[in-house]
Amino acid sequence: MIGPSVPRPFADRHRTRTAELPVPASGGASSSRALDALRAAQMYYLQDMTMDAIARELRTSRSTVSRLLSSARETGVVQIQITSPHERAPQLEQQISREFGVEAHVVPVTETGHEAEVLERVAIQAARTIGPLLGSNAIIGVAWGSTISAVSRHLTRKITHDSTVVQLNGAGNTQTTGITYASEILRRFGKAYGARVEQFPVPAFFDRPSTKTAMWGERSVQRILDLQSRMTTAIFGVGSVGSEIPSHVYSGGYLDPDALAMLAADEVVGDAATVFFRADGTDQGIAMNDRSSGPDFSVLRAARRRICVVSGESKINGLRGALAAGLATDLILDEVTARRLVQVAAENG
Amino acid sequence: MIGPSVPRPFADRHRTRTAELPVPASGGASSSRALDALRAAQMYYLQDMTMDAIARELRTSRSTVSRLLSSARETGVVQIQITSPHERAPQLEQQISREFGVEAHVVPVTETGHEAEVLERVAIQAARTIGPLLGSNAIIGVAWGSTISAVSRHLTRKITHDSTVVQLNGAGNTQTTGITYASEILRRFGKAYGARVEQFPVPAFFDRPSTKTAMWGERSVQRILDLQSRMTTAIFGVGSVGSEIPSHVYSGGYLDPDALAMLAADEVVGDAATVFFRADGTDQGIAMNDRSSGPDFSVLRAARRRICVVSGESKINGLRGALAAGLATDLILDEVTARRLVQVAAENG
DNA sequence: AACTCAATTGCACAAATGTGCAAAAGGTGA
DNA sequence: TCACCTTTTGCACATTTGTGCAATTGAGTT
Repeated sequence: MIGPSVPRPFADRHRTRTAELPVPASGGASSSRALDALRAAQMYYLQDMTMDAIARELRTSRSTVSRLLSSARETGVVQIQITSPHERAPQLEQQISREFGVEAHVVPVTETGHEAEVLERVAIQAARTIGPLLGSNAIIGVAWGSTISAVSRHLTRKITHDSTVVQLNGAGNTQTTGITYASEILRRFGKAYGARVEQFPVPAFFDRPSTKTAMWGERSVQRILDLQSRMTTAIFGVGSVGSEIPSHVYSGGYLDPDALAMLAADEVVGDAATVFFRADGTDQGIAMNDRSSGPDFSVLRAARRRICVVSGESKINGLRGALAAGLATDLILDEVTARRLVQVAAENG
Repeated sequence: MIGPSVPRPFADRHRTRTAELPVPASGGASSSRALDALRAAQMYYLQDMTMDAIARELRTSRSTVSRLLSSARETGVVQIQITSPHERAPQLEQQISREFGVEAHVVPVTETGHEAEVLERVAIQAARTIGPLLGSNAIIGVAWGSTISAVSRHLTRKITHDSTVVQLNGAGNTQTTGITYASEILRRFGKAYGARVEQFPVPAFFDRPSTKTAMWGERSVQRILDLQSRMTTAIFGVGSVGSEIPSHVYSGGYLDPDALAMLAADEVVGDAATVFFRADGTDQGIAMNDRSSGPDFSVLRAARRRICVVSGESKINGLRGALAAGLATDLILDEVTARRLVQVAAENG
């Protein structure tokens, strides 16, 4: 066939997973395989060469080149972004950006997909969208939750330097320390971005505000709170009262009936990073927040980049509350929820 | 087959070319096809879906999806970068960066390739490497030449806003105005980056310095000189006396034998943007420079990002002179020339 | 409404890529 | 040096993608 090149892949058929990069033994010299992967990626993606041609030049087989390229994709050597200028973005994205003051990324999904499938598609696209938004020397606050857990399973590597991933909200509850679940999420983020991980091993909620106050006075906790206050990027989902796939906050041993009753009394519609808010975005006077391990919204808003990931129409009330609270700078959501958001805003405007 | 995805392409087998983006008719609403291309790109590159699955969801055929993705690649919707952290870069890149104080990008080539083939590979990889280095609101100075001409033929789109491409050096000579050749190069850069183009329709060299001084006093020329002085990025090749593929400067009606004799007398080894320098990088007292239309090196050095593209060992003397003159911040060169550069430096150091 | 021309689309085949599996190679310990 | 285990590699087949060409569709003109 006449012509210079063939389709270039980003992901192989198996899930892209964060791979362990071979660390150079000394002085920055990379391993032979990592160099081959870099070289193959340059020839394939930048020079439009076929794998056959690359194989001949590297004196190996075509399938080895295919594996080198897979490795290059998994280890972050290949970075792919899908961009379009704002004025050519879908109307939906422009409208959400304009009306809510966020950078909207609308994820294509099927109209008829059920929520688990929608979550998977949002998670994988969000994982790929977040990477390019990060830089080096970043302090990345991550709020564990079901959406962010799904995202963490799809992260591809983005090589950063001197970055820190810090846990925003405690995970302990009356049945488990929660450390395994949350720390796995944090570990994946740390690994993907080559960042140091700072966990926050406290309960999601304290039984008494005075216990929280006492813990917050402990120097070990103050160290984490200090990091949180200096974070440059926050990554979080939204919990929503009434959601079909309940966030961990409303299920699984976190809140007893009394606590749920208090939330209802305070007209809570959702939470971000374990901190509750009302439909109008206010959080003052919500008693449960005095017991919550999550950051004050003022701390969250201090982060320059605040990435909110939302999947499923059932999160609409929580999402609207989070937007009203001004918690996000970037919003990644499925298009059915995006349409619903715009529609509900039109009805209420 | 069980598994989520297949290889995702960057370039189809035909050369990637800068396509005419359909301009929205009014108010930012994009065309249906452009939206489909964006959607297909998100599903393919970010969600690991196959073209078959995308075709079913978009209710079209697989080959249409293939073409939508080709279009997305050509129009800059898909941006691919090959990165590696400095400490994992090839030794050669690290060494050049360290010894010459530039960000080196070494292009893999075959040892035995002849210069035309090497140029093609350098050009296509350079074209793909330059795009991500540019931002919006940029003033991009471009010096026409054979290397930059080759690069311009491979540029992929990078959508920027309010950018300007300005021509750095005149192209007229005693046989032709040179406008067609240089303007085609500038046009391609302008089109690729969505930038306004400012041409510089003056001769490459004036017969007398006084003519240059007179022209430089003209307001129409001052407008271009002002742009050049404010450029944020410069893109240029290097001419080298003795090169096997001569730059246009040394051939084709630009310099008569007297001029060439003057260059030899001044121990000139090469030029950048039509301005000559010696082996040690100095350019003072080179008489031909008084007649040259190219910018003072102080103007060039004022640009924050200065991208130098070099292909072929025969350019080594010009390259060394340009490095000694501190003209580049980023250097893109083939690996045979890179090895030679390091070797010659070791011999002389 | 009809005609013409250009653009788009889908089919069928060619080309390119992914991967299971067995063989080969490399590393480690005795 | 040998044995064993792990990792890497290449073959063969499966899967996915690219594209020439003819058909279809859309736009513009008469």
